[in-house]
Amino acid sequence: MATVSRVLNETGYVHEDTKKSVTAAIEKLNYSPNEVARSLYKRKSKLIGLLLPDITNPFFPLLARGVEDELRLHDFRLIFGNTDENPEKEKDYIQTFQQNNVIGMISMTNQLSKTTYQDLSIPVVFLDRTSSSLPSVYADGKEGGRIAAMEMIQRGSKRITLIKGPSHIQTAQDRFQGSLEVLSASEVDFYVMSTSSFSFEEAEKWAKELFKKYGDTDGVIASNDIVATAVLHEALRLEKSIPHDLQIIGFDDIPHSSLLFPPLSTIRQPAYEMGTEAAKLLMKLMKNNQMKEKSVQLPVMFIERSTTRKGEGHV
Amino acid sequence: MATVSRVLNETGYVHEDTKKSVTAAIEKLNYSPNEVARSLYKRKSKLIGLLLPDITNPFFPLLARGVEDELRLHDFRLIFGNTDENPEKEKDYIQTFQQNNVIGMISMTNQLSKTTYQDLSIPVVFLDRTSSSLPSVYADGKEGGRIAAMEMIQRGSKRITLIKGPSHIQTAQDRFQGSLEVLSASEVDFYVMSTSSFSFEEAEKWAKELFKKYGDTDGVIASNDIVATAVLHEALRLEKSIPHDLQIIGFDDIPHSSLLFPPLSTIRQPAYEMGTEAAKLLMKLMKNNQMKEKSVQLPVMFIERSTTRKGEGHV
DNA sequence: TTGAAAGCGGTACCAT
DNA sequence: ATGGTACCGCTTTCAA
Repeated sequence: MATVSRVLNETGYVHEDTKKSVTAAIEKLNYSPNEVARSLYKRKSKLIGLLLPDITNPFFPLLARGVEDELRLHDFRLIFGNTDENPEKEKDYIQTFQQNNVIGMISMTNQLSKTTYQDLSIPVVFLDRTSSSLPSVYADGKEGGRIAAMEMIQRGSKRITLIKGPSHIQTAQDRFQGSLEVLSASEVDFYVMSTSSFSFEEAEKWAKELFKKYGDTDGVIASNDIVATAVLHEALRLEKSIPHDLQIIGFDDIPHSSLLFPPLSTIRQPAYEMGTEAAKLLMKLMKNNQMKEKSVQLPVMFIERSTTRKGEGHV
Repeated sequence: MATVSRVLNETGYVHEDTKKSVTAAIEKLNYSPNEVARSLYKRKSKLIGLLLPDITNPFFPLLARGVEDELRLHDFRLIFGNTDENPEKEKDYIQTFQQNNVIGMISMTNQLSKTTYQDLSIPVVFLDRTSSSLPSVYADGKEGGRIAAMEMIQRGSKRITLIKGPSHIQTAQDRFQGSLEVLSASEVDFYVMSTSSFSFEEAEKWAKELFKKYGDTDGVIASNDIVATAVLHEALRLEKSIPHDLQIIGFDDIPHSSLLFPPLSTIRQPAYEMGTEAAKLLMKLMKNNQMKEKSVQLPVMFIERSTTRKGEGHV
């Protein structure tokens, strides 16, 4: 038994012949080692916990896929849970993850008492969430906001509406700040509309309200692609010509956005890559827990599609 | 230790007083049992394997969510993997699932050698996949096909195009057969277009080809919502008036469909419910493996949105 | 009613 | 180079 273990793990001395016979036996019996027993003895498994708000929200599947693909390369497996931004669920999952000896976690939850994660003995990487003190992977939302505003201005909008996302979502605030910075320094008029969620239904109401209050706006910077979609809907319903009368820029570049008609111009977050980066960072942390806590920020980019006009000579 | 186990599992005799003190200690130490050790001893965990082709495909998240929510109620956790319809990945995942003592599996993979699942010692339920012999949960695709054709005819299309999905996807064939049945028995002209995948890019090509070959078609029954979206795009590009010149009906009712403009009429599969049903069926099988293998078929329904005309007096 | 002990399937140490 | 053995943390049986 000990010998089998040695050949399996390629550790210690094993005579070439016995090794062969063991390998043959393994083959014949179609044997594969019990990970649970391993995990029990070693006090760590090949399992990693993945927490996300809601897999049904189109922004998350790509992130999750990135995480999975990268971890799979190194034989890790994922246990996952939807938290619905509910701290109870979150704690609950974290607990069962630990009970199952996960050796690391990737969390995409937004608002959490640090305490929940503080006294964990395993490394955690936060995804799509800015944090100075904890390891995290996120896109440069502020720069994204700047780009959106610059593109909008450059492409000729003069009366811009800036939709400010939920205040408890840090990434939404970053985008907002970035856009605000550029808009403030520019010569255009602009109007800020505060919203409190990313849901499509809510967004539809705000969109109606927006055009009622500020009917001559000729450019909308939405807080994300779902909100942008709602704005686009309402604009189409009002028979505005897009992008002639009104330009719209979204945020995220969820798969849905390119399927709209007209296809949505947006600021892309490299979601898949964010997932793979989070996985890589986590694996580094697992190898070297002393590593000074490092975050990785990924660049965003403007995706020109059909809700913006052709630029008037790019910079 | 044995006593602790007894109070934890509420099994065997424990004096009321000791029980109290144990509970108190558990509370104080913030103790929670090691699931791995349990799993090793009992040879079964609280883990369930979930296999799906690609979480990035908008049809699957809702299914997965249904599965998770239902299983969570009974304290099961999910290990999941994307298979990309790749038999190697699939086998690989199944193996590691077993190594981790999962007590059941839910698989949404389409084409698989039964052999892969045949000699598994744990129950498996197939989701979104018709099977007479294995436990499975699926929507009534054939009826869906019939409904789509009936609605299309009833709402006045005379020259209908029926898009036939990939031949290796059973559910796609069911839909096709259903529509074909109704169309054949009707007085309308129709044209069948065979396609070999569900990808949007491919679908865009077919859509172009479709209108080139059969430009005066006034109704398209697409093989799913993604394909319908591509058709809609092309129609809009050709400046057809929807639904006046052309009606379109999709399949699935993925979240994206209601966000299109005009919103897509489609045949809804109750994805979330399919997920919960699969979970329920699996739990039944886990309790009673002798249960004669049972499948559950869920009804589909027509979702009237804006790519179909108002009915001319409903039946 | 409680605790001692064996065993789940591996790994790692130690003696041979 | 190999096998015996203790141990990982829990559950279950058995004896006290």
